[in-house]
Amino acid sequence: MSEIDDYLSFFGDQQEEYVMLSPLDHQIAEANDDDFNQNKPLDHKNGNGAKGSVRRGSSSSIRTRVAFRTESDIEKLDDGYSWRKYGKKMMKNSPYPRNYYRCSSEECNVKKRVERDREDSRNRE
DNA sequence: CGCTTTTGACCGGCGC
DNA sequence: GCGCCGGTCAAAAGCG
Repeated sequence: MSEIDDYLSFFGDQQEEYVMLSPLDHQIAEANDDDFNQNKPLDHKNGNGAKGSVRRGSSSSIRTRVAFRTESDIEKLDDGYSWRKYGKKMMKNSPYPRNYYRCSSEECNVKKRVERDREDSRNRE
């Protein structure tokens, strides 16, 4: 899985990664997917919600989103970074849950979603 | 002991 | 306005 390393090597500061665990093997889906194109600055809200979330400077999107598919039995891929899971959601579209990860170091603002393709036969959670 | 995972609740946006 | 939906928080449990 050297392709994954390639992706992560250009992770800088405020990036997001979207991993789809799929039966197809090692296929890059799309970077900067339209679906992720919602660059709303998330502010500090009181209580829950988008507390302490990432926001970029001012104008255009500096944030880079990366999406790719990979074949894997497990969702914890060792890519050299340490991730802390902060959420899990059942999606309407998929029988599998989507997991939300965050880079565990304080200076690292990288976020990551891992989701399993509905067509993936291997059952896991 | 300090960290991560787990899990339900909460929040905001959008559609009805 | 209400309820669904996707994303996040936070407290407690789990693990090395």
